[in-house]
Amino acid sequence: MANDDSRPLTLRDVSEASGVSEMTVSRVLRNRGDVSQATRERVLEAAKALGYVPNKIAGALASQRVNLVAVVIPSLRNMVFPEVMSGISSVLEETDLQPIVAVTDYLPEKEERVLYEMLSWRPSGVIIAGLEHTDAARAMLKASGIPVVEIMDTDGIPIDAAVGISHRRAGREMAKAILKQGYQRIGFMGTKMPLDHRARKRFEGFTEALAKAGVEIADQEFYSGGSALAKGREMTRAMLKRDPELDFLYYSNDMIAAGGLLELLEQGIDIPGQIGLAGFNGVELLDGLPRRVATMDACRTEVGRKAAQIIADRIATGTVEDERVIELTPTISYGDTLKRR
Amino acid sequence: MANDDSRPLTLRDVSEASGVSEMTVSRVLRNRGDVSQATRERVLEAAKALGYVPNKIAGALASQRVNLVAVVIPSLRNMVFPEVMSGISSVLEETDLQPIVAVTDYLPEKEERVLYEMLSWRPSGVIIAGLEHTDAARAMLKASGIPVVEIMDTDGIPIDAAVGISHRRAGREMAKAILKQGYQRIGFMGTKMPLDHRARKRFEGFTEALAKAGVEIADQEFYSGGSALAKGREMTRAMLKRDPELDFLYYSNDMIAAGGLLELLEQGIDIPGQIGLAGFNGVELLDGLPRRVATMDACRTEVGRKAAQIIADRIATGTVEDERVIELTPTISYGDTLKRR
DNA sequence: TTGAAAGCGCTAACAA
DNA sequence: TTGTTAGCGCTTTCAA
Repeated sequence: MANDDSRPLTLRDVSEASGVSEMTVSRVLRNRGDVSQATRERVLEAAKALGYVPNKIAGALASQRVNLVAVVIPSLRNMVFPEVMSGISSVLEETDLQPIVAVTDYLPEKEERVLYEMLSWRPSGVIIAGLEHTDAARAMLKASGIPVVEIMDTDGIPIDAAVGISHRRAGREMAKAILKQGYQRIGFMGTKMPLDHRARKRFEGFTEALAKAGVEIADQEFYSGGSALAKGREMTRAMLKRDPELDFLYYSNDMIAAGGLLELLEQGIDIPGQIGLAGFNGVELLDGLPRRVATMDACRTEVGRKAAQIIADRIATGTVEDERVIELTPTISYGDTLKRR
Repeated sequence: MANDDSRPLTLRDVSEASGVSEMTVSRVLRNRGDVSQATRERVLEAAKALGYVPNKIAGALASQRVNLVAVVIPSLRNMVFPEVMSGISSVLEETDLQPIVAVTDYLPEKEERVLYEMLSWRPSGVIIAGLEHTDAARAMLKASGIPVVEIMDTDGIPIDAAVGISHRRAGREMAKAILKQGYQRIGFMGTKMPLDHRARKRFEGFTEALAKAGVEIADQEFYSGGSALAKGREMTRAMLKRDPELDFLYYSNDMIAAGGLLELLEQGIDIPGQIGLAGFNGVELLDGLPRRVATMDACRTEVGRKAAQIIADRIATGTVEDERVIELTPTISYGDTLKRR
């Protein structure tokens, strides 16, 4: 199986073992060009017997084509991103493209660094979360000459193309829905991260729509770190203690909303009569809770799918699509916690 | 910024722009060898002005070294794996190695396929979940000649090295702890996946330890798909209906255990007096629940860290460590749901 | 401290 | 249908 000196096997080894030229071996292994059935079988047999694994490094250099799509996201621990990845993978699996993931931890400098690393592998396309990047990162992406799809957000100008939702609009819509149900004294809880632009935009849209109706956030609190569920409980308890008159709580994500729900239920508070609740994301988790929390779907899998499709199409056709920005429309699930009292 | 024909920039472009040989430019960009301060600055300036991004494909081919570590895991949607990734990243970030992830969806054939893809990039090491692989996959890994660390499980013979816990032992320990607290009529709920070998081994260890004490599982149920939390609720409700005399419920993961907890609380059942509960994994999520569910930590971050450390050390020193198998010892958290009644 | 030459393992392009 | 030649963009090695 192994060769004498344990040097990795090359095309040449297969060529010698099968008595066929390197070029023909290469053709067989890539299913390219016309190769006779007999030759093909001889080559395949030899390759398998030797345990040959092609060297894509060399192949990519020679062909000037790399079947990799770089995916740059803030984190894997927020379930949102694995779901986006699912969408991306499901589309790319139909092609010969492969996603490679890098994580930025919500740090712009780290984003710049990992982007540089990824681009130095000369991928065929980039899918990157958000519209906010350092100047250097934007410059790199522009100069790369490959398709770049910014995902999850459409509030801004994309470098090349974008797929996502408008978080500002999402915040506004939720505010309108809450007001429409008659809630008036509204508290907000969310992550502290100043670099989570999408959460920030939702918050901005939310307060903006409230302001338009003459309503102001009654109380707000931000957290960082720890178990989101536990934080949701804690913050909710603290906020209700500060202001027992609150009649609605809006959370920047479903996990802390779930924590808030458990806290309110434990306190025996009437939901949604006395207090209403809403989160954001539409996570599957919520299905198992005692009440279905009101939320808004961020269309995560769909975003991944559409982004991957753009890249795949561009590479396949060599042309650029008309619509550079695809804004998906999230819908509100009212669940059991956002209802006329 | 961009060059005439939008061909990607090469070392040669930087060489011409700075008036220094390609070789010296290369040295500067890699911080290698002795280069005068003046030359270094000229080169760096030219590279930055042009927006040059090195081509790792060419670099890797020339140097025969690829700073990639392939990580092959079943899924990203099970929070266990992102946590393992965190451990891996935290160690590799201290080196010049970079993880690249591939997902198998618990399918052996897909594992084989993605492994082949990864190995064709000639990574410097492989971290792969589990000890069960197809023959072809094992052969590839053996023939690759690079360090291979199998993670999450130590019940079996590794190809090269392994870091994880013994799931059989984990199952046994939990069974012993439950029996010791006086519980006797025990139900089990878990995933249906026949390919989740670790869950299977825990179950086997669990029933084995019960048998030794003359106890048999009173009821069991397996699920697949859907929200784990919701499934936990449903299965728990169904099982209690079938056998209201059950005094303990053991779940194969914390998510369904949490669902079970919520169901029991809603039914007003005394926990742990009437019924005790335990899950597996020690997920952060549990912190926010009304009761802390008994569980067992799978040492996920630590597993990732240790595995990455093995790879990094092998590459740095060129030697192989003595201990090929590192078995970590999970500890039981009794929480509020596993206590003498 | 710098440069020139020779390849890394493969594939594009052309020839037979 | 198969083979030959000439690189891909870098780094290694050796010479200056």
